Amino acid sequence: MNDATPLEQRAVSRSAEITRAALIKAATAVFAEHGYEGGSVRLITQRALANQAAVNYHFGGKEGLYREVLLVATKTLEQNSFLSPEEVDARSPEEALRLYLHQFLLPLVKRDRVCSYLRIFAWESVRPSEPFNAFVATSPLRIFRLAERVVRRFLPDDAPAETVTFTTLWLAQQPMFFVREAERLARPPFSLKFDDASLERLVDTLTSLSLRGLANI
Amino acid sequence: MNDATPLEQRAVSRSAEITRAALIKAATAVFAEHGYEGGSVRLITQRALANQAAVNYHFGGKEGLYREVLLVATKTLEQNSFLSPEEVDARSPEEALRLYLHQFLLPLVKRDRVCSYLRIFAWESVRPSEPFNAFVATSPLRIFRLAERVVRRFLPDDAPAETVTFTTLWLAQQPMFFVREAERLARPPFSLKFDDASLERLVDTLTSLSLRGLANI
DNA sequence: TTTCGCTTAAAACATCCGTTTGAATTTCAA
DNA sequence: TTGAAATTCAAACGGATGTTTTAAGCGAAA
Repeated sequence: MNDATPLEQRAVSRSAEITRAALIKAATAVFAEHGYEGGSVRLITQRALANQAAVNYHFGGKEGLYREVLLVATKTLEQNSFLSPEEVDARSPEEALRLYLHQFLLPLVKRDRVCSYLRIFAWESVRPSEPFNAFVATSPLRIFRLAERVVRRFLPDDAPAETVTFTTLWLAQQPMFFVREAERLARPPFSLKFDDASLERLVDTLTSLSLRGLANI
Repeated sequence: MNDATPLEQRAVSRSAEITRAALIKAATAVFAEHGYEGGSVRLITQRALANQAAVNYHFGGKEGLYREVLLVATKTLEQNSFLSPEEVDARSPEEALRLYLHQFLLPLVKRDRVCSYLRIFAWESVRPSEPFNAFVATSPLRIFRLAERVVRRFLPDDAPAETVTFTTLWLAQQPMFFVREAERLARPPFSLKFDDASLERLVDTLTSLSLRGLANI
């Protein structure tokens, strides 16, 4: 196994890298669709045009492959984010809030890998898998860190920690809901299809609601 | 099979009813814990102290049993609700909003069957199962109907349908998030344990946020 | 009491799962 | 070119799943 002997220099052939990459790509799609437990190695290797044993050979097993997917997912999400923690503090609270919502609602129209990554996290929010728990135990997810940063721009400095936590969670899950439920919302009775224009309207609505609430609509 | 011959009068012994009820009760717990696909017939029958074949005999299979659970769940949720659509219109918008949030955050402290039912719906919100889709295709879930009713108390009558939908979804999923994530939120780094007092504070916070938004905290 | 249909029971069925095996193949440095 | 390591492959393993089968147990009517 590759992972078991990282100390000595190993010759990694070109085709091996291709197989690894194909497995990760296929695993991302499969885990996004079926979750960790529901995503089978057979389906992954089938889509990657690879042998079943390749998962064990390259990643030490299904769990190792999933860890790799999570690693790529978080890294990509961090890089593709145009909203950094510093950016939050540099802008006005209103702008920061709007940018935050726009950032995490973007997958609604950009149906690419980023959407798959968020779908994996959506699965984990319902039934956290053991690999995922170990993964996020080290550092909290970016979306929560950013949400807390935005929230702190609004709350007074002496706000109770519990209030900060409630409010952060409240804000963090607002865009996650729409991304996770995108497929269901596209069907009746909601029938919400998102394009650039309707995304802007959704960002407007959520920004207004988060900012001034229902009473001031 | 019972379900296959509903027309003619059937003699149903006492133990048969007991087995049926035990299966539904056990299935509710198992499906709430593992979801539809992940909940196994063996585990259900084991907890119900019944034979595996009983599921096929009484319900025609796993899917039939799940349909029965969904039926009981929705009925119970309708009955145990102290907030009816008429109640929403009878109260002030602010009161209606607060009652709505309180209603659907109640499972945080009342860890009974109702909580299991909401957990099942939480599973379905990530990966809707075929039986569930067929089930809700007839009528939208109560929580959405109530949320829309509350939202309409705030929005002007000539508000665009899309805005109403956005706002309804925004409101509906706020309590669902906390109920679904209760177990995770109880662990670090959040460590939120809910009792009657903290539930009241959460209701207060969410009501305030939904009503007046972040800017007026 | 006998009989018949409803109900339960244990076992086996076919299929899927993640993983392991051991040989065949490919790769690359010597 | 050679040989050892890296990689792939088909097959099988042990276990879990939903379902079916076959037989036995049971209650009430004849």
